[in-house]
Amino acid sequence: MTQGARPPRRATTIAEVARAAGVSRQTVSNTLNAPHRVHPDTLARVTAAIEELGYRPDQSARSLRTGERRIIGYLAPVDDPFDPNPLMAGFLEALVDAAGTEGHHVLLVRPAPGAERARAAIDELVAARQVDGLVLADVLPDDARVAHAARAGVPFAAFGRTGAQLPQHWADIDNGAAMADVVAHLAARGHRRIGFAASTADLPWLAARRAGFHAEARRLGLDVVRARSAPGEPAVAALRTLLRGSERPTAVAAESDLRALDVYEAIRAEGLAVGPDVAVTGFHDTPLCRHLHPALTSVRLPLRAIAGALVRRLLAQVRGEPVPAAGETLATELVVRASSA
Amino acid sequence: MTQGARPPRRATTIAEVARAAGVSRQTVSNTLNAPHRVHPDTLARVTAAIEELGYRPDQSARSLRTGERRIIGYLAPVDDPFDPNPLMAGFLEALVDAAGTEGHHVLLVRPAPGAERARAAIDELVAARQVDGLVLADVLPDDARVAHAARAGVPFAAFGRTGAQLPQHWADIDNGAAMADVVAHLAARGHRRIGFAASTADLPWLAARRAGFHAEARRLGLDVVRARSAPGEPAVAALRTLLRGSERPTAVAAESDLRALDVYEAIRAEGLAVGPDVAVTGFHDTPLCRHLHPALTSVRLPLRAIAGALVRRLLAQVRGEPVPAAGETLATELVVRASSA
DNA sequence: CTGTTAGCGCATTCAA
DNA sequence: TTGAATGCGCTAACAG
Repeated sequence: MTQGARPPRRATTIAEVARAAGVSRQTVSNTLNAPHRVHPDTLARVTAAIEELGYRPDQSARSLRTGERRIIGYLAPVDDPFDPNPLMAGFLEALVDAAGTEGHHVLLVRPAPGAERARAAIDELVAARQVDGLVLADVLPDDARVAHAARAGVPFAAFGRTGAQLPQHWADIDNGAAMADVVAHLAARGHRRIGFAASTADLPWLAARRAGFHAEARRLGLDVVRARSAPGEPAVAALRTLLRGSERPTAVAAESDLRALDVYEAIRAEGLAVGPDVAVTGFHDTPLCRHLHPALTSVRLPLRAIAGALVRRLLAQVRGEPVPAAGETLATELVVRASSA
Repeated sequence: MTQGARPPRRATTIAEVARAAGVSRQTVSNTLNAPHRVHPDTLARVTAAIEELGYRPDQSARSLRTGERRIIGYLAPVDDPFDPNPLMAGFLEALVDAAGTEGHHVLLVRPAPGAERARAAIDELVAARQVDGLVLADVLPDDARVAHAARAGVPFAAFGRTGAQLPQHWADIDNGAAMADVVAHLAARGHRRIGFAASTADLPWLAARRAGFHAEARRLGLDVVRARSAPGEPAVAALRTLLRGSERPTAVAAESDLRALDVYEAIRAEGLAVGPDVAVTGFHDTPLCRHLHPALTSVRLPLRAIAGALVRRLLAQVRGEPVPAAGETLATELVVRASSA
């Protein structure tokens, strides 16, 4: 048993509305795009007809005429499925909402891996005029996507800092300051010897967190206990070594929530209690934090504010409005839970 | 210091390509849309010109002419940020890839909460002709979105089963069979007394998992240990009660990976070891599973296959091709890890 | 096999 | 304030 598609009900056009309201097509157009130029009575009549017929301008026709697509392209980073970017889901939601507020939709683009494919994807979008601009996430200082978007003349805004020589259409958090908040929080709780659970990944945001951690610890005169992990040693084993030393830290800050899982495990394996014996903090404030036992203190990212800033900057460019030449840094929030209370 | 938008480089049009190649616009169009109708020599010349000028058809113009938008709308479920749908991110990636294979992009739509708003969002998309069809996720048997999409005549495909009285354009996993796999796996490992960690949420997929669990346990003659949790009692407390009983289960299946975290905690709190003392399994195979200690056995969903099936069914409708009237059920895969090995 | 004509639905001229 | 004409870029029909 099969069934074909339903007959595509022809949608109402501006002409039908005009006829129904007894006006010209132009007046209908004005009713929608320049209501102040229409006589109140006419306006009411036309509005009623629009409502009645469920008329909405065909976005393709409108785009063809105006050049506005009312769509923002989101160039998604290609995630490692084993260590997904925890921002992806939450940031996307925030982005969709922020765009929606401005009457725009979000189009998802996921180029195949490689800078070349990313460039091709951008060229496709631009040449086919499918989007008004781009939002880029996980931007590196020397990002091929940013360079190419700038060269191609596509308006864009980036989550993450671009290099000094590139256009400064970005918004980001201050990773160093966020980590300093964590250290200050631990110091205020009386911790004097603290450790840091980091990966070896060479990413700018992780480097900034490490730097912020060490700078603030130094400023506050705290002892930083360093893990001496053998090359290739599993993360948990290295952390256990850290905890077994004669100068065991009373708190460990992790560079991410997922890494905090390793810290939890190491602490338990050493027969200690997370919280009372060793405080732990994470980064990202993923939903996981609330589900852990004890619940994990973490750094919450202002995803809605970031998305809002990016959309604002992007659309300002699209509309030819002046855009601040410098990037924008937004404040994080430390969410204290039982793991460090 | 401010800077305006870059001058929007006028994109190449079909006329420019035609002039460059010394042919008519129509021949350029044919080169792209019906190459077999063009003489090989001409084809080569036109293709070269297209390449040279970086020409891509303006999608708005093409859409206006053909009615094809080459965009699929994804009506995202509105997630509870505290308990996010773990499918969201992974499924979206799979959907974008599947759509891309068919030359389509994915447009994200996130209506405000409430059936009324979802209906309005669908009407907007349809009236503005922004998408060729819809993919709906987290579909309930009696889903307002499905009913409305069907009524509005928009082609759609749903991740999740629709009610029998609704059009059967869906793909889904067999939650009951997946859970039966889990039980069979535990039985094969020698477990004879098993428990189930469930929420009280009344969602069809969860109900199916519960039913599958009990049916298979009965079939294999296993003892099912039920938790007798007081109303309002925290999940972990209830699980500890379960583990403290005289007939302690040697394995506990959780309805989701996040819930397995509670099981882990309860087992540890009772001084037992996850794995050796009590085996644990999850559901969804989120990235979390690999990061837990011990790593969590879980049910992997065939997200790419589901996305592929949905896109195929959706585009078949769009193109007026026959579509199987029944839904499609895809097989899950049990990923065995240390928590139950 | 290739060129010409026409019109998709809209917003922006210009004219009344 | 309203109406009539024009063309955005493309492809489907038809003509050559």
